[in-house]
Amino acid sequence: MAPKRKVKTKEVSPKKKRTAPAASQVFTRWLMKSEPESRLQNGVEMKFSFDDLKKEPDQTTCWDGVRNYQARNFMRDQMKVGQSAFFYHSNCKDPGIVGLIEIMREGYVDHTQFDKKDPHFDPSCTKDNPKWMMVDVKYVRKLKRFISLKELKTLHLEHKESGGPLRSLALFTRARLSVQPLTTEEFDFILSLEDKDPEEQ
DNA sequence: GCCAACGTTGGC
DNA sequence: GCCAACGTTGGC
Repeated sequence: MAPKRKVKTKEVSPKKKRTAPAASQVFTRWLMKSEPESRLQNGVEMKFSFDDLKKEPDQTTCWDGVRNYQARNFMRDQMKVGQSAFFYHSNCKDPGIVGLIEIMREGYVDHTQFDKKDPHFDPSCTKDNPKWMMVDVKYVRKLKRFISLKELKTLHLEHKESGGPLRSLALFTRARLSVQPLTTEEFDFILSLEDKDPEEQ
């Protein structure tokens, strides 16, 4: 008698719950990049400066167009209403931190993924199976002075030697992330720079 | 699951 | 406008 072939009863494991991976560290402060200078993308003009945010109704906007999983996960899993973020100008003549914003609404579906005319249209997404999320943010205030990427870079390099607060700032360790997490130590230190003369550093 | 090819980001 | 760094894709 032929040995009974053991029918592989594939363990019908309950569908893996799509839970957020246990975050190794919980962040409550953020840096969000936006391009303040005009640029064409798929024939659509892209530009959103800190002043543009100030001009929005209620000085609030949805942060659409993020198409990076890490950044999406931060918005989906960790950003909470009331948290603070820096508004950073990227891909421009003068990159750096210009102001403060506040999270006004937690992660929800980014509608631009379904919009064929949007430069961030993603044909792999359906309404039943959206991929991308966004949050709402509100203008809080300009910093007392502009804190340039250059200044932050200098401090980062110093702090790598000394073990200072900006030793592992995401702006340099994960440079391409458009939504970056900051520790409160990093956030508070950067914020304290606005009261200092940049020449004295 | 590796990794080459490719695309994008963003400083310079 | 260049290009290094790095994230994504897809063949194998």
